[in-house]
Amino acid sequence: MTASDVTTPTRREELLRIAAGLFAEKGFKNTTVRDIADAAGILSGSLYHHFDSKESMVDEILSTFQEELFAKYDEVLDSDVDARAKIEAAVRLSFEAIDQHHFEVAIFQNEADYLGTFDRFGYLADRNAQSREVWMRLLDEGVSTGVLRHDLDVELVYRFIRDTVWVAVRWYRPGGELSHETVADQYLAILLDGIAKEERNA
Amino acid sequence: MTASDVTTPTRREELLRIAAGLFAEKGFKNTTVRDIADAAGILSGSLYHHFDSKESMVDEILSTFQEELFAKYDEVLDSDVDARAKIEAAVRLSFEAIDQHHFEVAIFQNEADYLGTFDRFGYLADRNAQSREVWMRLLDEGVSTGVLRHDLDVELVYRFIRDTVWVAVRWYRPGGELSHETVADQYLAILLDGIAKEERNA
DNA sequence: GTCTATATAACGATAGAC
DNA sequence: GTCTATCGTTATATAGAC
Repeated sequence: MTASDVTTPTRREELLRIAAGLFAEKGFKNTTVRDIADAAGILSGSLYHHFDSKESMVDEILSTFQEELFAKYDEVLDSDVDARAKIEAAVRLSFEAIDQHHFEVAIFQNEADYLGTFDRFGYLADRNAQSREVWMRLLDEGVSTGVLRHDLDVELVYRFIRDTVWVAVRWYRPGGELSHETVADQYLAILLDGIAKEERNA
Repeated sequence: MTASDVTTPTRREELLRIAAGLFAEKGFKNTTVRDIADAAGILSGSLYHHFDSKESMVDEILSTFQEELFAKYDEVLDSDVDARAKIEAAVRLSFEAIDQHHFEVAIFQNEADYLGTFDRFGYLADRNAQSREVWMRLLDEGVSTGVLRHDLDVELVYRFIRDTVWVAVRWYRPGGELSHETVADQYLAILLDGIAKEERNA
């Protein structure tokens, strides 16, 4: 990797970025190779000089992103802080990803179920299982060390966290009024302490 | 409406149900009229005796469902209980809809953005605005009557509630181990009181 | 790296017989 | 209410020239 890899994207990377934007906005099935070519200012046939197929494009977009994301989760897991701090870090990390890899998160959220039915996208299910492992470990550690309530179904808590964090990609807009840090702060306030005013009667 | 309307669905209703299941499972764009016809045991051309187009099918599925759903929200709004009880009722109502109108909720969740770009589906955006009105009124009432915290961004609280409730359609399975009441209980426990053990330092 | 031109398949939808 | 037959369009993808 040279300096130009960071500053000047290759034509391949440019095209992938254009495709990612369209996949995120209109959906994979709903985006034609002609749409991508039009947006890139070339003809549809020319795309096949760079990629095998439309599937190859979304494959490269998603696999690259997931590799990067899970490396960061592993850092959180290995960090030397208590369970609550790790949970906060994992949540903040996710909202940061929604900000900085908006297209990729949107595509994953909207298309993972459909794409997962094909063999070549089997890694999506693997990554899903891996993500569940990360969160369940964090939550179990939180309950056993006494920083989290013990009267909740941990599996359901995991699903609620996962869903609420990632589905924010539907309305969060990078560069908009709300920063991803603000959203993470508010979400953690709700998740950890609730919205009710009364002290809980546990 | 006669008794047979309840016990024996018309052929039209049968076909709509089959289409709804496919739209929910594979997506609207990804479901072909041939898929629907195959599942119904007829040929694709025969479908056009019952419906104008594929769009008409999903239109009828969604508009019928939304009409029913919003009538129930209005009942909650008009009920004579405090804000917290109304919020709980609205949440329970939503999980009940995920249980009893699973296909319709799934289609709405997955396809509303795309379908909303067409004129004939303009009512989807209207219903979305209407839903926001319902929730914002409930949350504002909760804050002003002192049953909810006042240090949170109400708009964000609304988004988190909306997202987390409806996105559960992705994993909730009617007739499975978890009842929709159980899911609602757990979700309300998290939403209202949080998952942390410590008393909040507000 | 892009263009011209086109193969090939799948799609939504229609017309008229039964 | 369904079938037979098919139209017109759009989609992904390919081959070879430039």
